[in-house]
Amino acid sequence: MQYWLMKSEPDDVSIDDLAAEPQRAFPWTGVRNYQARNFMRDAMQVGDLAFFYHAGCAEPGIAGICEICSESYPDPTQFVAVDPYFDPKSTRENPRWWLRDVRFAGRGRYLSLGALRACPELANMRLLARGNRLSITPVTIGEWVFITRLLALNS
DNA sequence: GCCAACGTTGGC
DNA sequence: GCCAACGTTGGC
Repeated sequence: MQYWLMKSEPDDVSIDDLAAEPQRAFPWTGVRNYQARNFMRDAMQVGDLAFFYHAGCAEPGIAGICEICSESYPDPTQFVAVDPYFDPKSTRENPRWWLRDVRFAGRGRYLSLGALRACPELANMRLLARGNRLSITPVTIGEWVFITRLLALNS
């Protein structure tokens, strides 16, 4: 069991979208970074939990929790010529980009980036590291427990 | 919209 | 394998 943090732009997919259809598996499309891809393709396991982070919005922060609910498979958007995530160098025989499905797993208080930065317990969190842009990052068990308490969730 | 930081590309 | 140029991320 491992823990993760996954960034999404809420204008694209938000925690509200997941919560509205809690049984639905949402494919995590659009990751075009090799490190993040490797986390999804190789490191994640079905049943892992992730903080669902809202990025690129007025108040970025942790909005809830989702569960990894599929094995990895090729991101279909890489093959679609009109898709913004189209990758002409990828082929169906040898896909570059892999993803997993996630589904809603809970939510609590909204924890803004500022609130997270204010916690000395999270000083070493990957999300908060200077210059971090990675859209998927591992979360330590200590960080997970601390933050879920802040969310006022049991998980 | 700005810009710092980072990742990728491609010439050499 | 180096590195300059370029593109992207994402907070502000």
